[in-house]
Amino acid sequence: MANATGRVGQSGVPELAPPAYVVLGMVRLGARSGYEIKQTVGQSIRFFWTISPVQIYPSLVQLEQAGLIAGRAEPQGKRRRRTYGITSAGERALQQWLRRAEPMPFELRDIGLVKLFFADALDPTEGQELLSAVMQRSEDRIATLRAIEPTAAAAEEDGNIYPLLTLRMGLAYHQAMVDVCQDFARRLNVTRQRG
Amino acid sequence: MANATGRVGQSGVPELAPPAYVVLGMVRLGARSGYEIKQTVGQSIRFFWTISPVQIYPSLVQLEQAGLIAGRAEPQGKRRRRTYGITSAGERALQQWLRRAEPMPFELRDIGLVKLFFADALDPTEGQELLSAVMQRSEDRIATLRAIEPTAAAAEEDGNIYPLLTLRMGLAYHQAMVDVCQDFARRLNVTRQRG
DNA sequence: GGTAACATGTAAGCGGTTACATGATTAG
DNA sequence: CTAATCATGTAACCGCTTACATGTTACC
Repeated sequence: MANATGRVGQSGVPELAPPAYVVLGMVRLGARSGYEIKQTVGQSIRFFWTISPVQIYPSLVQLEQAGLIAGRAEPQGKRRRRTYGITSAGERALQQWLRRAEPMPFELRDIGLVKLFFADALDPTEGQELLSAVMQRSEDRIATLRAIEPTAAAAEEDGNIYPLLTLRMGLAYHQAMVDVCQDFARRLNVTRQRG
Repeated sequence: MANATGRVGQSGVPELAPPAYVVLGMVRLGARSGYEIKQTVGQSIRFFWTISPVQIYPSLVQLEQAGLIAGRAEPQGKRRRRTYGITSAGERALQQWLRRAEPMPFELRDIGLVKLFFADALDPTEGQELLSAVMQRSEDRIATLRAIEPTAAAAEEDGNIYPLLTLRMGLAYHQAMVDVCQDFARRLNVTRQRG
């Protein structure tokens, strides 16, 4: 609500919506154009935050107008292209946002878990198939995350240690899911043998 | 897209949107009125799926028209109230949905992880504060989940074993987050002492 | 010479949330 | 007698996604 409405906070820093801060943060990490931001997001935060080109380009305009990033036309041949760098005001604005004590809700929207929650409506065998599907899903995600691990490790070499942390969190999350699934499947089998 | 548009699938079962199936599943688990569904959701799947009264009541109407639930007026005094029970057609429709092999995307939207991802923009101390905040958040969530564990355990006694599974997944998820945070914090301290 | 990738947008629609509205009943 | 809970909705809004549009450059 108090977002990107042209309002200005008490410190003189314009209030921006999360997408704008994401773009700002990505520019700081070295993503130069809107396109590069899109690519970088796809290799990093897309597992806990999504943003599409439709949000990126207006955000870049807004951030430049606010003086938080500085852009210049840098066409490659006849292909238009605008590149950006963060300003010192932008650094400060990003830091302020990061420091801001505000609720940080994690909103999970997982139809797989919903189905699993209702799985007692199925035959035991079918329930276990659903369990396998959910487990497989996490295993796939782990593979995807492992594939981008080198990128995060490279960022760490450059002094950005937190991208690797959030990646590890993703891995831990899905590993935990797999573990719980396996444990549950094992117990199901034991029960079946006894009963 | 192929959702609640009045269209009918090849098996004669009307295609419903996820919210309707959630309502259907909750009725099956014994939530009788729209209000009870809301309560039950708040005690169970709300950690990976949300649904508001605004979605629940129209879904109930739709499900009853489709013959998947049967409702009857059951006012308490002068307070109007409509209660529902699942029909055999409803059972079949729910099972079909659960069996349906369709993509099950887990969409996570976590501004906390986004902030943590960008935390290299902060001083080391401030970064660690952010880390603490994210960790605290998961610890709080663990406490909340523990509080509803008895409910899920009771459901298990009644033959519904999957609610407890999804609850354990939530616990495992957040415990994994806490573990990764603690490990990272420990390593940060080691680095600081050395450097 | 065609396909994939680079690069930046517009327009429409949808699912979902927020705010609001209404009224009855129970507990303190 | 007041607040919380029970119970069911309507109306407006909004962030985001999807589909579409457009042109360039690199690669096979």
